[in-house]
Amino acid sequence: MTDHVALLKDSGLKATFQRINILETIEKYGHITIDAIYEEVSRIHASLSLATVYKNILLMVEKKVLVEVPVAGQKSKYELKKEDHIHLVCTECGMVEDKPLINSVDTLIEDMTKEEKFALSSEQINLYGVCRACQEKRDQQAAS
Amino acid sequence: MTDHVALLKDSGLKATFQRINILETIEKYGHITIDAIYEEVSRIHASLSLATVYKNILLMVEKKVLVEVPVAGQKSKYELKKEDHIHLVCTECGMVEDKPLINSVDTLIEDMTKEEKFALSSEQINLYGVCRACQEKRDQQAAS
DNA sequence: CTGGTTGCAAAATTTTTGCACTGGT
DNA sequence: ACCAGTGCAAAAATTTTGCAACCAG
Repeated sequence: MTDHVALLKDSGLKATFQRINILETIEKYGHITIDAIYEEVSRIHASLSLATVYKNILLMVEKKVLVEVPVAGQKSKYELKKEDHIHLVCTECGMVEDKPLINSVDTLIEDMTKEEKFALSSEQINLYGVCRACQEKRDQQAAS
Repeated sequence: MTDHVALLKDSGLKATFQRINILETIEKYGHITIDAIYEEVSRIHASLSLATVYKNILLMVEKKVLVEVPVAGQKSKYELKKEDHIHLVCTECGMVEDKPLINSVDTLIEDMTKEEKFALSSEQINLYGVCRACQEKRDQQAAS
């Protein structure tokens, strides 16, 4: 049993041919849009429906198997869930590359500009969580 | 002449009633989606066209007056261009809040979890720039 | 004046939905 | 065999486009 099959089963999802191939394609490319997944998987499974890809991506994001990577000026891409890392986004070709978060965020950003492998122009940092107001709303509901 | 009029003119754009009101709405809300801008500005200018909002947002992003803030699980929001900062995104209500980048990124993330005002669940860091391959492509074209 | 901008309507694109059929477990 | 999952086609939602009328500079 492959990793992907196990991953799906652990998340309470059936290991269908479509899902396994969607996961393999995402792993192969690292970050990929929904329509690109459709094109790629269609090659080996011509009857695949785009609606199936949509439904599965949504579901797998919900189940935390996948993570949506929203990118300014591009359609969202999807990646397998993994440890925290940084995305380098090329504003010319659209490429997204992972950069492991070995040291601190700040160190990485500095390194980036020094090494000059990547001509940095801007950064976007999003922290996701539950805001104070929504936490209080939760507590009230729990108490009632 | 208001700030917004100056901002538009400096960017080579005509200061139309529509554009000024779009900018005012964005400033008022901080971060807002295109359809929400349309709703808001329509109140004082009923004949506004949604297409005009789309065209202007696109144009103003291109002219670097606005910045697109892509958010996982939501439609992109737009903000006025300003100094670097972090976005706190509430996964319950969708709210986006700015957090100034006074110290380091790492310090801020730590503070966030300690203060517990915001229940952090995940982070997304995108660095935008030009990748090595695209830089070389540029250099070649410059040389020829 | 006049070229950039708007509003409208239509087109294109993207995403969602309902439902009969299929396939994993 | 059961029910989650698929594929299809249609609907809904979102974004883009072309063009005549308009208005800021």
